[in-house]
Amino acid sequence: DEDDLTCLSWLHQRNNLLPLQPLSKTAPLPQPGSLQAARPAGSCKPPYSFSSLIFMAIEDSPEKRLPVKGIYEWIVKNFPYYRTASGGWRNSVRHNLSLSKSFCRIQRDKNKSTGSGSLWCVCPEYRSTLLEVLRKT
DNA sequence: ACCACTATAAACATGT
DNA sequence: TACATGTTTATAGTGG
Repeated sequence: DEDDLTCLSWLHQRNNLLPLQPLSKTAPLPQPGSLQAARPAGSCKPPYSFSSLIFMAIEDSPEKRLPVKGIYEWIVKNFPYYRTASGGWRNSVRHNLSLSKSFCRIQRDKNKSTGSGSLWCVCPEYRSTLLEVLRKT
């Protein structure tokens, strides 16, 4: 569907822009003469919910499905904040996958035997909702 | 005040 | 056995 292509390219644009704009939440004022005016890119938590992060990860995958490990890797790669963040967020990702109606688990086929766990995908009936949430973020 | 959503932690089970 | 993956319950914050 061409709708898919539109959404994907749109996602990639966001991915390129957002890590550079942490969205001043606590608004740390750059003190004149302060040595800490500029913070590292990954020091601020991204404004996306775990649902959105998972959604983006899956949408960005070629086959629209990822194992848990793949979701971890996408998040770390696109949002360096999670590279150094303590591991609790992985728990939250799994928690969200299990609890959210937006995602569904599918058994891994006879593909590669190296498969660890299942693959996760976006339930089609919730895809538009997730897109809408993302658009407003 | 209530409710939906979110984040976080943790107990627990199951699989590799 | 250790670790990854899932499921579930509990608790707290936020915002409509």
